[in-house]
Amino acid sequence: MTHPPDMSPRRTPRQERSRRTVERILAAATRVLSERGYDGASTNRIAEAAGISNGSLYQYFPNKDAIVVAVLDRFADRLADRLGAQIESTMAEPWQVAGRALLDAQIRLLEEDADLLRIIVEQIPRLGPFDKLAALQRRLTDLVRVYLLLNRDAFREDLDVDATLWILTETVGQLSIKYVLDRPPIPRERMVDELAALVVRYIRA
Amino acid sequence: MTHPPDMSPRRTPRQERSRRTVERILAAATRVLSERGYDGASTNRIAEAAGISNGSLYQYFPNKDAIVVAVLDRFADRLADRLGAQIESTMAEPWQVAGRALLDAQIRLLEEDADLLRIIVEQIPRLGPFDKLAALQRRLTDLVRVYLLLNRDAFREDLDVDATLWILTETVGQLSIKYVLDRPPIPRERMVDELAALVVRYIRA
Amino acid sequence: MTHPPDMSPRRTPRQERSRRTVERILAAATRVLSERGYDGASTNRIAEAAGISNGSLYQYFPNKDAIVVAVLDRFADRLADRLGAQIESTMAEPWQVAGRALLDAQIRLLEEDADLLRIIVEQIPRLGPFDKLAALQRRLTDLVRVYLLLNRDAFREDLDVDATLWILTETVGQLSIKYVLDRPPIPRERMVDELAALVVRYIRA
Amino acid sequence: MTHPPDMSPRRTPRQERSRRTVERILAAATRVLSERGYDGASTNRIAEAAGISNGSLYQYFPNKDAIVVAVLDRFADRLADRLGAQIESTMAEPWQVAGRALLDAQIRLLEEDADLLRIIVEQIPRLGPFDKLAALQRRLTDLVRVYLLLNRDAFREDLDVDATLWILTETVGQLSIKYVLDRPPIPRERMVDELAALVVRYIRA
DNA sequence: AATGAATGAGGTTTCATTCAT
DNA sequence: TATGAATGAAACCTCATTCAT
Repeated sequence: MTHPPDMSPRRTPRQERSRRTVERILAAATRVLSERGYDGASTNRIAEAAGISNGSLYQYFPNKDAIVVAVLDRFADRLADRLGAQIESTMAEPWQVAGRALLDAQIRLLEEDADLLRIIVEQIPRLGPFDKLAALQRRLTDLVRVYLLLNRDAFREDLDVDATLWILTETVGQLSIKYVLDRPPIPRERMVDELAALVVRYIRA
Repeated sequence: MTHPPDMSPRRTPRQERSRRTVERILAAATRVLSERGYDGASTNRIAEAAGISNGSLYQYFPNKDAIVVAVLDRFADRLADRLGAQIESTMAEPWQVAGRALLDAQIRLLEEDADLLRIIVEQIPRLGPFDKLAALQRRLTDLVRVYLLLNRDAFREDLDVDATLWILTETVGQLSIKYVLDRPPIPRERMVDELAALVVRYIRA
Repeated sequence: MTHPPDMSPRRTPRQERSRRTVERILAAATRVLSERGYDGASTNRIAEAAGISNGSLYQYFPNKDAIVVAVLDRFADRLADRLGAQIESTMAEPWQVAGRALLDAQIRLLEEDADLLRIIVEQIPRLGPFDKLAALQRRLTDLVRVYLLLNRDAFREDLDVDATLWILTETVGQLSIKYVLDRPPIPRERMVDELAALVVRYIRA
Repeated sequence: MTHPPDMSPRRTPRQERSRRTVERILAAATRVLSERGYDGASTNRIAEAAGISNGSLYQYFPNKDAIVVAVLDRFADRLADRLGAQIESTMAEPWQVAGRALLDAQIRLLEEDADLLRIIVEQIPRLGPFDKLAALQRRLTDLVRVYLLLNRDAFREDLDVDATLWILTETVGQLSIKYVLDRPPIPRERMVDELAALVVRYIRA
């Protein structure tokens, strides 16, 4: 029975210099991961790409997977921030408009980091639950839940809310990712329309 | 430009003993893969699990990936065979019935090999395209295409057939897999109903 | 068409410690090669003989053959340096004297590294052409060529210069090596005399 | 302290069938050695080339090196037989003529098996003394010794017979081999002439 | 704090040889 | 006697991690 390996950064960077070094490590790790995949991202290569010695990595992270987890967290944070901004900026619109905008934004954002996304989806061995991304998913789910409840009478009355929520979020999430990674010959405009149709037709009365 | 490494079995077993050994290797590899993932499935561990010596693996497979590919092929073949049988047995029914039965069968089959499925989904893309599973996907897609074309007047007239097909097959495929792997608190009956609703409502007029 | 594997040292040692380690690796490799031959010189044995870990070898050399090549290069460099010094120091003498001194020096030098020489002669051609030694051979050939041309009238007039050069250098080279490796019951003084006689009588008018 | 490994054929082939099998093994081993080198000549490949199962090799030879030794012996025997025939057929001629013919024959014979010769010289780790070839060398040496003694007055009187013999045989042997393997741009006729000149000038008064 | 040398377990693969049939 | 399946030691090499400076 072994302890689960420590995945938290080893020291909280207080000083400015340290924080910059952590930043460089994460940026380098992101680059190396995107370009060479999980197996190709050796600690030595990450250190080299970050312009520091391999030994120094271990000043900031207890082991390799902690670095990867930090990269994933950064990715999730960025996504959450930007989707959050999007939500805020269209919250006032009618829900069809807001939803469509959100779909569009999500796909655009994923496209920006398609290389890293591919590695995350295809190569990263599951390193325990991917907390930050799960949190984002929950946040979006809650948002949809609110819409569902607020507009209850616009929808099928036999709706099992939890089942529907799971199906909706997974459908939208998985399809967005697949779309970005597989690049089927469907223009993004059309894709967003279809996704919206899929969702709306599924839940409306 | 180098030859891609040989992935085909090294020797077609003639003797009964050989056939049994190959069986044991594949069974052991399936077990080890399911339990420890791709990286944890070292040739040593597979040999040990199969109760044979390390060197014997290489009597039958040219390298580790060839073993993994054989395991996947077996999985895909099994799936294709049983889905094929399912299709045949309900082809005569109305398409709503046949479709629902197919969804139900697919989820049941995936559930049977959930552990291996998890590895396939989460770790195997590193091996490049997984031909047999892609072929199965194409086969199912073709089936749906025929239904769409035969029943054109029952559906929305603005349907972009190719886009719709891509979305439908990916939705059903990804959601079935996610359902089996994440085990959300939705009974299978309900899940099948919802999936059917999702699909039918998306395409009908 | 694949790249030839990299044979150059992996890291130019900066620190004193590194330099010492490389020295120890090369010394150990020389020893192991001399005693156990190419096939017997496993990387593990070399590392053990050097008193370092297996992995450390690969900090400095990309693969086993690079180590062997480095050993050979060192041998050839040493030989070239010392023969060069010999040449310089007797260049002023009449050519018979200088030639005899060169022969004598060459045999002495080979005798010093007889064990390694045996491995080079008997097992190393597998590594492909041994550049540094070939360069030394060319250098000596050029030297002889100059003597031949300068003293043309002292020699047979039907001399085919290129054929003669090939025969002379190979004769002297092969016989010196054979003498050192087989240790026939001929004193070195005598051997040098006979070699000189062989050469002189062959080319003189 | 281990016994030197057994190098003699395991059973003396009495029956015709066995003898034929041994022949096939040796022919196959010669071919594989010539084409793929010592390291590439695995027992499996030799067995396959001989059209028998790998296990059967060990009915006839105790280990791999015994096979290689047998190949070398066959090569030496063949060379001895044919040089012997050459000697017999020109024994009656004056020695200059006979000697030249012998040189010519030797180079021709080596050229016929140049591929195998290259492997022997460059790759075969020394498997104990190469008895048969040594015997051939001794035989030729004896021949030359007789000539030297019989024609004593035609030669330098300060001749150290043993030293001279060693030098002569090695010179001729090594140069012939080098000539065949390196293919310098010297026609064989010329080469034979030069070799003869080298020898004759060396020993004559 | 930083460096980079050193470690050593573990990975995949080969192949001479043995053994059950 | 012949087969070919099975063996297992040993080869080369990588890389996350530790340690001396």
